[in-house]
Amino acid sequence: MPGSLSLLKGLPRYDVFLQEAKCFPELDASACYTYLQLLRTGDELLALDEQVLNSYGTRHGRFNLLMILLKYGDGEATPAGLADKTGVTRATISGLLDGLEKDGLIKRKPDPEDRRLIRVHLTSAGHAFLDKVRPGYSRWFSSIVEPLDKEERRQLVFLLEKIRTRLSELAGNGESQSAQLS
Amino acid sequence: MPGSLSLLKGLPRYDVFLQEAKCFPELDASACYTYLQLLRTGDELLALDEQVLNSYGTRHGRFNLLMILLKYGDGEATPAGLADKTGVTRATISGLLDGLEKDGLIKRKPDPEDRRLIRVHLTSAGHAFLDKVRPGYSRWFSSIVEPLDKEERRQLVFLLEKIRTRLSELAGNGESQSAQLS
DNA sequence: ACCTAATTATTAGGTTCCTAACCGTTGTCA
DNA sequence: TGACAACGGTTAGGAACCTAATAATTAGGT
Repeated sequence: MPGSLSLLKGLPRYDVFLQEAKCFPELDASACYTYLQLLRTGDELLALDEQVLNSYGTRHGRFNLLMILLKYGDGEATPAGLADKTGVTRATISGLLDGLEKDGLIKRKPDPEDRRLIRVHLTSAGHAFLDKVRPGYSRWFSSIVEPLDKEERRQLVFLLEKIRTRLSELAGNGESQSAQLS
Repeated sequence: MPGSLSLLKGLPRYDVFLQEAKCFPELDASACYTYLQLLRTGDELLALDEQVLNSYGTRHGRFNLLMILLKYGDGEATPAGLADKTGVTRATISGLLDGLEKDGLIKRKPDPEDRRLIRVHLTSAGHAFLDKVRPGYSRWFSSIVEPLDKEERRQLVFLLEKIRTRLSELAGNGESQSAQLS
């Protein structure tokens, strides 16, 4: 029932930043341009992906959660485990599970052995929902990379892998180094 | 005063999806893998970028807004114009301006000629804030693309441009085509 | 001139995320 | 055994986004 969609008006978002490259004379313009292109592509892709999911009446968070539940054996999943896998906090998982349970896609059951634990089950409605969404979702994302040939895809994955490696190097000490300014 | 930061725990978010490639036998696994790599890189980059901004006590939305205000001549910016440039709704701009004004970084003044309009000004505190943040922010994003040499950056920009072109082709009719499932 | 339509900014209400604080349960170790 | 830390899930409150509705102002058409 969330219904249709916004028309994705918001894409000139980074144009200003791209012009801005020359405002950072202290560094290589190609670095600035590349970074901004990366950020912008990521942002647009995420936005459109979210929109596709919206057209199926779901969202990123919920869809991720359902997909991850699919990988678990039935009744193995706990909220804390889901938080780890999805990368959101346990509090967020609580909220997502509330929504999913209200819609009948999942069910919470207490663990018989450890009374702190909750076991999360995908209902048959949940399975049916995923079966309904996945074909279209597959088609959507294959259409995104369709303009790239096999070699280009290989290159892109390689380059992104390099960036991601860098990202994870910086993840741990991100604040300590960025806090030193000027 | 929002203070330090979260420690960016949440990056294994897409591992499950990547394993999932073989669950979509109906399509090319390289398409699936490339798409997921793209989504994941974008997501991680956005998350880390947000975290860097957090370490300066600001956020994506607010920082973008301030940077865009910097490009405007003083007193040319209106909320509606800012909404266009940033890609968020006017309602969101209202909220962001509320926060920024409360912190003394911008100021709203009525337009003398058209009483519907509000003119948004960067205060001297706003300028000072940007001057404080920009050097570190530049250093941050140049460190991200640093592992790529000049030719690799050129390639990456080229490939991302292809993706973005595709994205904008699909943006208009996203829902009509994705709504047909199976 | 006047009624209507378009435009501006804002508010109201909803969603998804966060952090922080809470409470109950389990494990540990004197 | 009994205090107490650690852990699991939830709740409360806040931020950034959205859509839809609102109030005030300007522009257009006859």
